[in-house]
Amino acid sequence: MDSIGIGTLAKRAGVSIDTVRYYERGGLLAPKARLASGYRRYSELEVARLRFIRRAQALGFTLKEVRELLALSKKRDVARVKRTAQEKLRDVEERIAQLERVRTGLADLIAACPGHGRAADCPILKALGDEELT
Amino acid sequence: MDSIGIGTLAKRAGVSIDTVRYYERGGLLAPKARLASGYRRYSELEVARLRFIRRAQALGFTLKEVRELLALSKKRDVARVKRTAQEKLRDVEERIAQLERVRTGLADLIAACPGHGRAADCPILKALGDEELT
DNA sequence: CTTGACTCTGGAGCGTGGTCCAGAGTTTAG
DNA sequence: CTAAACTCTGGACCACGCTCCAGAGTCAAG
Repeated sequence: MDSIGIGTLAKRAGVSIDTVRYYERGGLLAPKARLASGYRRYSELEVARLRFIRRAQALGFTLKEVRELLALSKKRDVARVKRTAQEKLRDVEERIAQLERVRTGLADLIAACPGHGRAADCPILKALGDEELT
Repeated sequence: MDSIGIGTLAKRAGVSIDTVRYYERGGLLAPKARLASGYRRYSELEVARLRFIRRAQALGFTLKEVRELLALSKKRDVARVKRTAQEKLRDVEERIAQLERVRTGLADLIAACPGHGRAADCPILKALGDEELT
């Protein structure tokens, strides 16, 4: 048989068995078949699918979005897959821009702080106590 | 009286009353005083503090991190404040770097996707399904 | 056949960041 | 004074993405 059990699947995709079952409950990944005993059996296809899920997650997609992505890929709707990826890219870019504003704010405060002396002279404390650490 | 109730505070900071109490449970924001009835009273200082919490959150800080930032301002230890701010800066820079890797991965995939045709031709699905690019 | 590894189900628990509710008491405007 | 609006506490509940557990059954090697 070219089918594998849940433990092997999990190991090959680098996730836990519990995670595989969790994904199944969420409609993300169904076993190819079940033995009479109820044991799940998977093929290479499911290994690839599970890795897909993990990679998509690493790119910032939520499981809900991954579910949508998988549905789209079943329909072979390439245009919508691309659009979804573009939306995700915009999300990521926005998060980067926000974080860069934080970085600038923090760096400015650090540069202006003597690191000693009275608290009143510390621009970091001033920014926290007053308003505008953005 | 120059003090305000929880409802006014919440409204002025754009959060719900429940959120204010939630922050209080988490040690982020205590009322200036309580009436004999137990009603919380706040001053302008708390309004500013609550707004600070929201801004920091909007910029990607968790409540735990916000709590640390606020604790810093109480300590009035300028050297320590500066050092912690520097650590925070490194955190932020690390997060930016991670997100930039995600952005590059997504952008490359989108650029390579024709946006039409068969699913087999879509590099987004292919790259996620196969291996590499994370 | 025995033993140890594996798998099953259902449900609880975790951390984050809240939201919502009941039932009671308080404050305030008319 | 009355009624509306406000606030109190404590605890339940939500979504997310897992993780862990018990207790029972199954599989594969020797």
